[in-house]
Amino acid sequence: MKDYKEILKSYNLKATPQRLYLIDEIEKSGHIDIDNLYKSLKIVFPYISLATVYKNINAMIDNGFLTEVKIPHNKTRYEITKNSHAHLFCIECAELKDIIVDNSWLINNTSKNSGYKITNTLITFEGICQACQDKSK
Amino acid sequence: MKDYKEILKSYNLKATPQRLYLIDEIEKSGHIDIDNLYKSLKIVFPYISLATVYKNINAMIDNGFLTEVKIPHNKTRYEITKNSHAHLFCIECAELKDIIVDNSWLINNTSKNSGYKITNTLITFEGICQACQDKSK
DNA sequence: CTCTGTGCAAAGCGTTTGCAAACGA
DNA sequence: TCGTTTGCAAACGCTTTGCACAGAG
Repeated sequence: MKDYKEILKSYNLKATPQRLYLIDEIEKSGHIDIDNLYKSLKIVFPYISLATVYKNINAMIDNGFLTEVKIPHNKTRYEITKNSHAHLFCIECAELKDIIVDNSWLINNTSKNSGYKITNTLITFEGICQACQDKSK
Repeated sequence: MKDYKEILKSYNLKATPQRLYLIDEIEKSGHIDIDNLYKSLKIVFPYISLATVYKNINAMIDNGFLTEVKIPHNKTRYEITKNSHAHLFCIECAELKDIIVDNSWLINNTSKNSGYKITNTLITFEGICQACQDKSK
């Protein structure tokens, strides 16, 4: 487990063991939903409350350390805020992966055409992952 | 109000007045959330139930006539299913607009790099619309 | 020592379900 | 007439809140 104490301190959050493991779980999984996060934390903290998980997630979303990832017809997941990247979502196994795409052209073009001052771009590709394609052969 | 009876018939849904107005409202607004849809329908059908709105929305999502649009930190909205397009979301006034972008390059590139068979691409630009930029001057 | 965070229970919201009556085809 | 849809009420699931105690700094 990495040392996340400094990170928490920089966000003015106390470094409780629950929080350290919570961050570790999100980091390890890449993207995780509340239920799986709660389940993982229960192994280490049998008496942890779901409310605690929500409170911590929300505190870390509010200060920008975590990002909420909404997927159509699927559970919301959370990831550690990273530089701009797109998501690949498998509609069969629900796997969610990061992928780096060059969207600068897209952004320039869209700002020009719309007059919007664009601050963030969310791209999700839905499809069938390699493993699920192989399975159905 | 357009004639949506044929549309409903083609989806094996009965053309009730509630449904005809519901479709009309979504068409007029472009994108609408449940609460505003319910409010609009209440004007014409004072006794309409929120459950009816949900049931109809869900029936039309299931058969593909409507599409759910999820926006981070905001209410889910519904739109009539159209050809591939991106969304522009204003983080100040919450306006949601369609915009046509050419994403063929993006899709080709991503399929090649990931091995995914991509079936759908969701793009949302977050930013500040022209009107809100002007306001804060 | 102080203030924040935790766990528990209850409340709050948005959404879904079951059912009898009304309605569309 | 028959099967679908409506409106109502209750149930459901996810998320938030209030509070007393525990723990971090």
